Amino acid sequence: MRPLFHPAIEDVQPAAILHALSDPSRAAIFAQVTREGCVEACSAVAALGDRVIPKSSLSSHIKVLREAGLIRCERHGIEMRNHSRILEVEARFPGLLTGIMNAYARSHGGEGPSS
Amino acid sequence: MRPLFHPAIEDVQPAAILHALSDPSRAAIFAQVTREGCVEACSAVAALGDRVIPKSSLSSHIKVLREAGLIRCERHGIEMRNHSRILEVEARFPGLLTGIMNAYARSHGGEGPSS
DNA sequence: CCCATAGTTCCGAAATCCCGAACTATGGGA
DNA sequence: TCCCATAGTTCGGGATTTCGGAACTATGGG
Repeated sequence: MRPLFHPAIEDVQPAAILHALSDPSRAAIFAQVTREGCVEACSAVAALGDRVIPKSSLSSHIKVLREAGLIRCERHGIEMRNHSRILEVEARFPGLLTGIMNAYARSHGGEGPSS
Repeated sequence: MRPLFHPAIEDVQPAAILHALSDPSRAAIFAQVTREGCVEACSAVAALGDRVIPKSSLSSHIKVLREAGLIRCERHGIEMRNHSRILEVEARFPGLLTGIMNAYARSHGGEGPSS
């Protein structure tokens, strides 16, 4: 297993980031990796709770996030550790990720229909 | 032709916005509509210059932008006028669209390979 | 009434996405 | 060393989405 491909920060494309985060599951995975600093993939599934993501889908979601430049993945023994590249990406595209993650947070929390 | 559907601002979803703008052609159309305040669709094609977008594709791109809540479309006589909903969307999701449009601007301008 | 312009719809081909099943990689034990 | 369990990846093919040419509809002049 040669090390996984990760784009250099200057090769990261906004279109790829938007595509990656336009899927709510991927956005949730990225949010969790960013919050917790470093998670391995299977626990991410568990933590997403109600969403049940088959592991083959999870694997490809993580690949999309990695190839978009949003996370960095490395193997430690038997498990994969994923950590967020949010600082690098924010340095290159100021406000992009914070805007996106705030928008998702707002749409989850702040728009409950009456109740 | 009954008036076209436009989502209420509180129904606009971040995922739909990211999906809409993850396509560079659509992002370019939205940027132009936002810059110029109001453009009709065919001139948008012309202005995008090198990209040649067939008109059926253009029509569906505009539909995606409209249904995502990014533009408002109304018919004036024979032509369609599109205007940006950027102010509404920014009020609901602060920083989202500015972050995205800045990122695209930066990736177009600021990373020319040597030359 | 007919025509030209501006967009939309239709539909088949191409590209993507989704996910179960099979496979590979790694680290224990026994 | 061999075998097993765990963690992820790859494969395959059905479902969904996208693309774009051709035909169609809507509107406003002659």
